[in-house]
Amino acid sequence: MHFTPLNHFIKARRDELQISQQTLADLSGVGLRTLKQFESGNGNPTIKTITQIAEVLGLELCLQVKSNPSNL
Amino acid sequence: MHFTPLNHFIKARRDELQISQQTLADLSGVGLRTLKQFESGNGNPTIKTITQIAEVLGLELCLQVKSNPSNL
DNA sequence: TTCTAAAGTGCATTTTATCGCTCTTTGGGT
DNA sequence: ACCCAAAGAGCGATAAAATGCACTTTAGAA
Repeated sequence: MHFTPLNHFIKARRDELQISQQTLADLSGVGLRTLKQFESGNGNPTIKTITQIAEVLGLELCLQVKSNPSNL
Repeated sequence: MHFTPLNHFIKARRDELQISQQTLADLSGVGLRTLKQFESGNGNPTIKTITQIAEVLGLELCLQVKSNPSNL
């Protein structure tokens, strides 16, 4: 189920803030294993899990009207 | 676990498009029960589930740098 | 090269999401 | 009031996510 661009966004942000997976796991309350799986592209996390992670990184999960793919 | 504004967004969009939960469930491949739970605020769906639902509604799940809550 | 921290992965267990079925509730319409 | 369609919710079974532990791999520094 690794069709998610979300994990890249999360990883990029984490790198940007120079936080290790371990630290992010601790701060977010999400298990290290879960975070590793998500970032590495494996897994299908729940909203809660992603929200917890995003929170620490100053990010938020949202829905947008899909921009037409053929125009980008 | 109903701290998600996402369900309101989904429901609003569905109402907008005048699609019933049943139809949305059918089109998205997500179980009716799951959709009901999500929209009613109960539940903690996976990314996959939300993505499937969003897809049908022409929506996409994304991450954003959190806008400062105190300014809004 | 060696050492070390960070990242990725297999395995087993616990927890929980998904799902269908059934029933109740709610809201329009006639 | 009576219908009927849509939505919400309880129950129970199955599938899958979350988690910890231990091991491997990778990357950077000394």
